[in-house]
Amino acid sequence: MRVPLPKNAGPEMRARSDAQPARDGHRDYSFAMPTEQARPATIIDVARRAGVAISSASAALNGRPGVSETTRERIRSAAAELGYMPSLRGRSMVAKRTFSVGLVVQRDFDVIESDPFFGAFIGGIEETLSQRDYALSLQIAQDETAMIQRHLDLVNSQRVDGIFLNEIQVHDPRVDLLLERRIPSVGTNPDPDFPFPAVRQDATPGIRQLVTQLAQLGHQHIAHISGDPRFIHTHQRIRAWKDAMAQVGLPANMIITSDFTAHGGEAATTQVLDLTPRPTAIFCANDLTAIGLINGLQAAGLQLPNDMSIAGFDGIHIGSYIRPSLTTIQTSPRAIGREAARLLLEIIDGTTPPDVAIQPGALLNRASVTPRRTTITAT
Amino acid sequence: MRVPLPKNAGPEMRARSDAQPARDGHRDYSFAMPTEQARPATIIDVARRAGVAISSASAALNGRPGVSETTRERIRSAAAELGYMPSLRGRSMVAKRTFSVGLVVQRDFDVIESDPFFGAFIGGIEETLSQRDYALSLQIAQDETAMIQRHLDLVNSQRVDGIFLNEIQVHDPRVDLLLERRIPSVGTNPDPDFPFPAVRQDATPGIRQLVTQLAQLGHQHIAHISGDPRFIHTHQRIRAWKDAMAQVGLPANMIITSDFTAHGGEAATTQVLDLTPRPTAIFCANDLTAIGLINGLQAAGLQLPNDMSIAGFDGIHIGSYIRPSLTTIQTSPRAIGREAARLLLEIIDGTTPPDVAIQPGALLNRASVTPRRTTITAT
DNA sequence: TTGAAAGCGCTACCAA
DNA sequence: TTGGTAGCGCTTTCAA
Repeated sequence: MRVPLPKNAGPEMRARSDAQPARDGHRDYSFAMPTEQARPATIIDVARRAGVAISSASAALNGRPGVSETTRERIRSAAAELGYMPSLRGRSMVAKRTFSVGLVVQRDFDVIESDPFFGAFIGGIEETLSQRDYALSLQIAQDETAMIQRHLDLVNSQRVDGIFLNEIQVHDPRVDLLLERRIPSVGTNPDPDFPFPAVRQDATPGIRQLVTQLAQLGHQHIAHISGDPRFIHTHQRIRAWKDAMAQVGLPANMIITSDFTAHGGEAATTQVLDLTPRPTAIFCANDLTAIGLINGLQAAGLQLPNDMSIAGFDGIHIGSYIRPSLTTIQTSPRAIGREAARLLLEIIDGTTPPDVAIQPGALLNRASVTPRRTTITAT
Repeated sequence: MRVPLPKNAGPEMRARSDAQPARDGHRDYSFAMPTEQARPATIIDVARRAGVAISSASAALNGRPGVSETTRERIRSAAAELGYMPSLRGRSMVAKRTFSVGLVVQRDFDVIESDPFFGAFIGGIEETLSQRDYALSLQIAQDETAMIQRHLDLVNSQRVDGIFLNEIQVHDPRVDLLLERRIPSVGTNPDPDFPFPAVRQDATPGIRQLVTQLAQLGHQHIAHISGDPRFIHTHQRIRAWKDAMAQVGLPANMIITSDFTAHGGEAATTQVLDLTPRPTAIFCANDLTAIGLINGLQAAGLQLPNDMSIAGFDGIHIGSYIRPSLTTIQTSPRAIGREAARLLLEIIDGTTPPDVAIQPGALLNRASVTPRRTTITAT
């Protein structure tokens, strides 16, 4: 896989980096310091240059009272000349904060590419954090064991001041851990009894809108392809679908379990075609599932949307580029991320902010949903 | 947008967080400490509990010599009983490291969702970092100004030990900055004269493969829709395309500038249709562009792939779910991320590792490329 | 208004 | 083999 280029290959071909033993989380710093960096100016340098005490420099630069305006100005210019900026390490030490928050995404490295929620959610988080000089520490875990371990490490080593709980599971082991350690945390779309502040975007209205419309279009057999039952939001969407079906007087008895991936949606094709009576419309738990299913159905020879109406959930960009373009429910991952970060920072600041509800996602009509074909009706 | 839920809304409705003034990067810590957390055990607690000196505890836990096996064991169990784990803050202070590395992605918050490189690249980075107790500090900048600022902040506040330079620009202002400050950095697919160690995946072989095949299929008018000219990899792909065209004896004179987005690809439709002679095949700078173009062409009434062959670059997952499924060149963002992180950690450790070349991406044939239609030939 | 000094948690050095 | 201590960069407290 890797082919070292000749370029820098010199006699210093490093010995296999055995400078870092440690199996138990402890490290050895006996190795040489990192490549000679230009030593950044410290507050001591500033104080010396301005001819004042360190404490005065600190007070002056932080806008604290107790420094005359003239000395403050002298200190300021000394700092400017030295290009001084306080070291986060020093601040962290005394503030007992790291000024960063953590997000652990549990996803297979190979699947993460195609996950659109991810990017927008993080974008929203950053939107808030960047205004507060906080940084996001992002971790990716392959499986559940690794995910718990990453949270443990995050908490134990005090690497972050707070944690985002996304894609919450039915009995989420992270919650107890964070609760017990009293780690500031915020959840997205959790159950009602969630112990931390949370940001929610209700799936119910959008799904009701969709199901109502499908019923109005003449569909009577509407199936649901659900997501991984491990997650809370899987059940939230199932429930919303069932409620909506009941509301329009249709039986909600056709449900197929999948896993939120395009591959899973494609794999569900056979089960969909085996359903009796064959549904004329399918509500998929997310857009990727819908995209996979559309592919599978087309490969099986169905003409979409005429032979079957398909709807997704999420409103990812790519949905408008497939054929038929995907009818879906538009969610707001960016807004969720933005608000979640805002709440988390408030919790870190010691307050207990109220939950936030994001405007529910609305139905986004495109081409994959059409009236039920009357020809098929005559079964 | 946000509707506070009644749930926790109590009298403590926080005053608008004015505890954090600061315009100039300095902070005020006079506010109350974060919500009472269970104070984590420190090494002092461990030493006291084991009845030894702090230095002995440190030596014992870090596997340093100079501690008898019995006391080492006593210290170990004391640490275990207390659930002790060294604080990253303390370690950072003395090690002069933060044990995290930085990546700043410049992307509009709204566009980031659909960027597939992003996720896989980060997945690869994490793959390496997680083995070394390093964390990734991810930042997102909306525009170039913000991106430079984030790098400056990262460097000045010493928030990270090293930085990834991705999507390198033609005259990338970050390079000088990082070079001057001697910040450990690693680049992905930079120019040959790039001053830091780099990971490269050559685009040339895949593009040559594609162009050769197109020529063999009878295509004589092959256009290229390029990416944002600001980026190095845009020019790398243009050059590879030109070289490949020359090699098969075709003129490389039809090039349309776009921006790597699906929207941009769609917008390029008119220009493509206006080209004379009309090309029978298009090589797009990336898959998203190709997907957008395919949509635009279909909307304009073309039958794909018969009326025009389209190829992309990247090999994103979703390419197999559009119609016609996308012929592309499969790149390896995850491997690039993995190797880039490996290099970066080596640089941080003080070595100067040789560049790494990833196996070039190969042509991935799907349905969007077909032989030139002879009917169209007779123009 | 200014300055000296303690202390955050840890590692490293040196003396006992 | 042990323990005491300096010091990383910063904020904060207390005296001058």
